[in-house]
Amino acid sequence: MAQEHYDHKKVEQKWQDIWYGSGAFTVSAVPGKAKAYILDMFPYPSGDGLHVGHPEGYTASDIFSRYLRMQGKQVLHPMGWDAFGLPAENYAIKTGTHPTVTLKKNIANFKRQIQSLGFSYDWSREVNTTDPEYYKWTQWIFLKLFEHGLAYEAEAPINWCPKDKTGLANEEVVGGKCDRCGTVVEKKNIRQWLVKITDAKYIERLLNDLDQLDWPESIKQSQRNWIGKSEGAEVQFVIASNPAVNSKDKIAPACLAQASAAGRSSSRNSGSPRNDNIKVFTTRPDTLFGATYMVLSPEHALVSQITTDEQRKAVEKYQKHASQKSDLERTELAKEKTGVFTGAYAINPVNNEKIPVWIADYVLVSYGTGAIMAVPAHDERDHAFAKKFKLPVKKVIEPPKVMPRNALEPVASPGAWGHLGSDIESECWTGEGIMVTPPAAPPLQGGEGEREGTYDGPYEGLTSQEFRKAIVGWLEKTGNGKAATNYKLRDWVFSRQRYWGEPIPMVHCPKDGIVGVPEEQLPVVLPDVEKYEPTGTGESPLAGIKSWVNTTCPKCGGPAKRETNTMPQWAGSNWYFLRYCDPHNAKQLADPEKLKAWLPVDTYIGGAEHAVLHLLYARFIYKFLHDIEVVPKSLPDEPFTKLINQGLILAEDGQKMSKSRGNVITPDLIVREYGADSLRMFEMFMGPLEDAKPWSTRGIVGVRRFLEKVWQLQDKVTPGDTLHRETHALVKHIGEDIASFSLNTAVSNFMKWVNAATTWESVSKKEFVIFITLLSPFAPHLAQELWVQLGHKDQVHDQEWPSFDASKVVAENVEVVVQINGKVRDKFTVASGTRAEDLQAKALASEKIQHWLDGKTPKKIIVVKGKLVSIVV
RNA sequence: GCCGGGAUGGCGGAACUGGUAGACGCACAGGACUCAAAAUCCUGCGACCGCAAGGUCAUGAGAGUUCGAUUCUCUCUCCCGGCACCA
Repeated sequence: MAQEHYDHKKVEQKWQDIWYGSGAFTVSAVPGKAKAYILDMFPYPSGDGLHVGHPEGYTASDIFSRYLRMQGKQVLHPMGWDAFGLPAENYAIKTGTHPTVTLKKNIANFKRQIQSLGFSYDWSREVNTTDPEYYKWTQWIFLKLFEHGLAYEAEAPINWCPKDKTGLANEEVVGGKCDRCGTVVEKKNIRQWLVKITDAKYIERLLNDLDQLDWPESIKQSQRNWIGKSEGAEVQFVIASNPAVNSKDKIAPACLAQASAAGRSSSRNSGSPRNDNIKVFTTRPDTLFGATYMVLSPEHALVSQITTDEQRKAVEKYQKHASQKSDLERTELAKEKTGVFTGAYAINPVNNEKIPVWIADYVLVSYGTGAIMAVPAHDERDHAFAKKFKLPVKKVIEPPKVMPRNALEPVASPGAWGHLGSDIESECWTGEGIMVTPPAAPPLQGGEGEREGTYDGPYEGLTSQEFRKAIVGWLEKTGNGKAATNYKLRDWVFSRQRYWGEPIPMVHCPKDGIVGVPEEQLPVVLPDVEKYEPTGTGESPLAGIKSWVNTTCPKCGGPAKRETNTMPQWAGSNWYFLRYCDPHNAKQLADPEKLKAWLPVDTYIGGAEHAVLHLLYARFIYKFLHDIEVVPKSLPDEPFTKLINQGLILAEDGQKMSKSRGNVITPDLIVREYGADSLRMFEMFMGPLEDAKPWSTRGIVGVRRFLEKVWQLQDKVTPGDTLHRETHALVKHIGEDIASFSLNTAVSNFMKWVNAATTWESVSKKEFVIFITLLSPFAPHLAQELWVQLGHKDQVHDQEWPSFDASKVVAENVEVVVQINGKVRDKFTVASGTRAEDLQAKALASEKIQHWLDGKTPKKIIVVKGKLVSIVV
């Protein structure tokens, strides 16, 4: 049966028709059978279709899924569509085409492309986030969050993209610009829905549980950064002055309470609760004695209350100016510090020192308490500010000694500190060190009990770490402060003023306030609109549909209005992996028994761009659903046990593939020219899965040649069941490579075997069958075709994974090298079991070695069995 | 600035727990087949010296540990990713 060239087009089409026509990869949980859940991040079905980057992760997960099935596991390996979001909506605005129409087309195209690669997805479980039967449960989750106090409405300054005319989550703002369109983001005060991801019940778990996950360190680190935990103390500074008091007056502590009280009653916030002190958050309470001024953020609630009349004009001007700056201007562009004195003073509780209170936009209202104590000697930002406004700098920590160059030379005297920080006027030491006495504080004048209540515990000579503990203890004991923790993570802005998203299932009733839509009325279906344009007023296009907006209150039956904001794209994607377990359930999000059968996701493969967005939200929502026992308690508290990020496939020029650069490679083209199996194998062969690597259309011919050689190998197959050593070794290596996702070396190992096999007299049918079986996860079409050519009627992907004889893997002979002083001087081949003594004897008997030894006696001889003899002279 | 990850031929990359650096593939060069081309096959392919045998150097740079270092330790340079006026 002399073989023609391998016709990939014919063969691939034939098997795909059979597989997808018969539902070859559908699974249903069989009790008692070991399971694996292998998940790909589902794509957004864009109009451009797949590019070669998509199949990289999909191929890896497909190989792994097929391998596990052949190992006897039942494998859940689903695919679906994350179809809400801006591109389809923007296209609708441009063309008037309803997003569902566009998406239907896009999804059909994506599915065709994905199926053209022969992936073993269970298509009976396909989900689509824009299907009302799906988003019914996205809305249901929102109602549950609301019921548990984790979703709330607030008038909040949010990131607003003026081009997309929508609010954005912090995570969607990159470098002060809109993640989607690059427009500089503005601050806008709009009524918003927020989800309380910072809730005490979750934030520490989101942080700590990362430790147990088998995820790339970089992703875990990104999430830790984003959560941004810092530990320190909250300290209260009493306001020493108010608009009614001349700021130059020195006020005795005894008078303070009265003075503040007077200030408060005369303030405009007379109705608000008592508030006559400034709370600050600091990670360095050990520097409290070095505080020489304070800074409030311009938006801080106390500013108008404490500002003196002389300063009021300047302060208000500064506030107005600051409010007009975008975040970008406030941070990256603003290198120079700005600020204004309020005229007020505050008392440092540790030493009763009176220090001025400023406002400056380098202090953010959204972090900590929106106010800081400034320690210019030990904080670079405070230092820059103090320099500019000529505020005093007070050193309280001496940097540690700088190690002498020669470690043996002792530091001569205690005074021999390193030069760092010795000139505190120009330098600033932010590290740890030894506490030193600060310059004497200007004593507060006044009655008896002077300096009463100031810190008088151990101080000088302590390390800053020791003192930090001591001072926090003192703050707590005296009620001047307490240990505190702060996080950078903000609550999750969960509303978008756009059309193409899940309607938030809430009703605004004049009598009852905010009322959730009852569960039995879900889904709240997204109505058709005439115009998709955002209104730009902060309301979504849905607000224009009176017949939809006007509804009745589920509580009192009176007239009420629907919430017109929609959910962000992350809403549908943060729980889709649960739905795959039970995708057609009309009664519940998913049957708990089915969740138990499949969860957790054992291996999750996708791009690193979702490091903090999708992956943090999904963890949070999963933990919530786990807490309220929608996800059974017996399951772990984390949804994705192992995470793998496939690296970016760059264009041939080493740059990112993009339409605008015109360097995009589409899988369609490659599949047509070289076949799906070639594309699959080549993408695995290019390099480690996690690494970024440039595409090479030239390079793909290597794997195409390999497949052709495999095809031609049929001619060599003879009946019989003898296995070459290489075949045993191949079974071992391929199994190890797949298990460790080292798929590039797996392809190399296949190639090596074929190179060897072409030199053999013949290939036994048994070993060719083994080879085809091993190859089938990588090149399923070719493998299946060869499988039937060999006389089988069934499917190679249903076969058992081959086993091997470990004793047959080792080569009979090994090459041993002889080194003299670490340099290879001779080599010889011996039987692999040769004893160490014999190796040594053989090495010393070598003429070459004797020549190199040149009569010298070896000082030492090291023998590694089967490897080398190392001689030291 | 802080955190994380990297750096190996012309290119993509390989190297088990410290043991022959460059597997496998691409590109390239020479040869075979052919009227010719494609395809295919064979040979070579880190650098330097040498006709060769062989030798010397070589895994971003510099040190250290070791009989032996791409692998372990320290210092530095550069590249990629994340965070960043977060107190």
